[in-house]
Amino acid sequence: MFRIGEFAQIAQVSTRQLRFYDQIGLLRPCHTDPQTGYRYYAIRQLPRLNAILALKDLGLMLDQIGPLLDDAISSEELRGMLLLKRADAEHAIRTGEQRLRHIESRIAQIDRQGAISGYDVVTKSLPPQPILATRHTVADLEEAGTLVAAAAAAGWVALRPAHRGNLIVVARNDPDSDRLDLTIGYTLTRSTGRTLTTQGLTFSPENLPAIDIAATIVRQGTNPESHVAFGAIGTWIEANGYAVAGPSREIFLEPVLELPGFDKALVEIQFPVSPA
Amino acid sequence: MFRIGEFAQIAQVSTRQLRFYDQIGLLRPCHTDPQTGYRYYAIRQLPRLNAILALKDLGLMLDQIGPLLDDAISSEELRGMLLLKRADAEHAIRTGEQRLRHIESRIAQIDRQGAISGYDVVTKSLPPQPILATRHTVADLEEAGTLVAAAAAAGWVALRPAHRGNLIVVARNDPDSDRLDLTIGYTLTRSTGRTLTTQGLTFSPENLPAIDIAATIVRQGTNPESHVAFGAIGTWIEANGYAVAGPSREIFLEPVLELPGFDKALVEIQFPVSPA
DNA sequence: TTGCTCCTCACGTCACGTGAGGTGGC
DNA sequence: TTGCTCCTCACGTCACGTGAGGTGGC
Repeated sequence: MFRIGEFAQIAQVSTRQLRFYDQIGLLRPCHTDPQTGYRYYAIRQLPRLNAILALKDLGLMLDQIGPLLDDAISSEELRGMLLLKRADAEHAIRTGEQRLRHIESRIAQIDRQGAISGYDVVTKSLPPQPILATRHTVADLEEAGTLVAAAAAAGWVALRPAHRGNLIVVARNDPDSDRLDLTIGYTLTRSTGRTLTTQGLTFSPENLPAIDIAATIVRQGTNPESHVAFGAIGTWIEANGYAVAGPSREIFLEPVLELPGFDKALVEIQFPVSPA
Repeated sequence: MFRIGEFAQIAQVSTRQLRFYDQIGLLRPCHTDPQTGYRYYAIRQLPRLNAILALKDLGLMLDQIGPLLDDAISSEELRGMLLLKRADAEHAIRTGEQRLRHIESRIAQIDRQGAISGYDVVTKSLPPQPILATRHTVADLEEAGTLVAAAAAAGWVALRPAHRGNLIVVARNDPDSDRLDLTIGYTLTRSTGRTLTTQGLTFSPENLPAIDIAATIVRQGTNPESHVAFGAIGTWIEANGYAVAGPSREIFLEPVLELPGFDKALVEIQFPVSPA
């Protein structure tokens, strides 16, 4: 018979741990002195403790281990539990690798810039989004700016405030030319099936698909600032082992009160991505 | 201005989380109605929330993130924190891979045997161990048994109980022959520098080195049982990506009262291992 | 008026670690 | 008698989740 300290030393666990296992009934000492409360363990209890430690190491929780050791669980059930645990473990590894890439890209960023970037990329999942929008191709960013301003203004007056959400711009690359393919419109708080023509622009309803993983960034301010933010998100996507998986979206979060003054607007850039 | 629910939806967090960040002062709502307690958030607070989420994702704790965002921390210090976090993340990945191998070897074991083995392998680290022992080579297991019984009995009577720990057998493979090289003796509770000869056997002091990682198993009972336990530990070592890194040890945990009746003894087998 | 949203407690999570304050055993 | 070990509370951990019980806003 060993006192708790000796037994703990043999098994390489803390005395607190043994007292805890006693308390929850997982490993009762062979004998407890009713006078002093001293716990006495037999060396024959070591296999049970080892079984507990081995199962704990597989990721099982203590309240699952008890029934398992007392044979209240078939090997078929144990197999099922282990398959779940395997999935958990695989997921944990993938999450850990992801986190490691995030950390390393941050370190590299500090080493490059000597400072902390003002931008923080966050991944989210996005639901399907109904919009009412007009689609055009433009030659360059200047033309794009003019078009966005015009479409934003036209939509702003033509759409009822109760239906109108945020200004949104979807940018597709046109593979056949070097022109930009832009879809400009407003998110809808209530779906509409109606096409609308105003100030020479035709707004059609469209349902943007859900995005499983979107890398997003919030930028604020002027257009020259914009491509810095795009650069930051692009670098992030590459450094973190993702690939772009669809057209990017820009959501103008703050209602733009003085059109076309986008200078103070807060814009969320969303890139659908998938693990490369 | 958004109420907490809307803001939570935009940022893909729970309202509880936003209330918690308010409570700990990490992200205070732009305005709180003193009458109702309603929290109102400005969309301009989204970048800060995103920064919080991004840093949390790197494994930083919330109380580290606050000072970081309020510029109370230099980029040099942040770099240091990230280097620590990188080490944590790498360690977590290795631990996770280790756990995955453990789980998979358990599943494979169930699939082979249809049941749960009575043996549980546990890894520990072992401190250096002073012993007093006699060393011989033997031809086969039968001769080994006879020698262990004789040496155990000789040591039992020759060593003072206050100094004598457990019976220990260290087995080395002799590469030049197929004979077994056995060191048989007792662990010492107090070091001794004395060599002792009794019943034709010479016991010399020796200090067994510490073992960083030992794969251990506790077996109970007869010698025929023994090689089942050896088989179990061998399979485990291979399945979990380890390699044997030294001679194995057997510690007879239960004082063997009736020599040479080892039948009821509890024995811990220890194999030093290293990641393969 | 009816839902819907918001509020503030306050307990629960998981497996112990870490004292505080006191006692048994050699 | 002096250390050493043991005992029982009881709080702390980390970032919220989950009700309970009650109220504001359209």
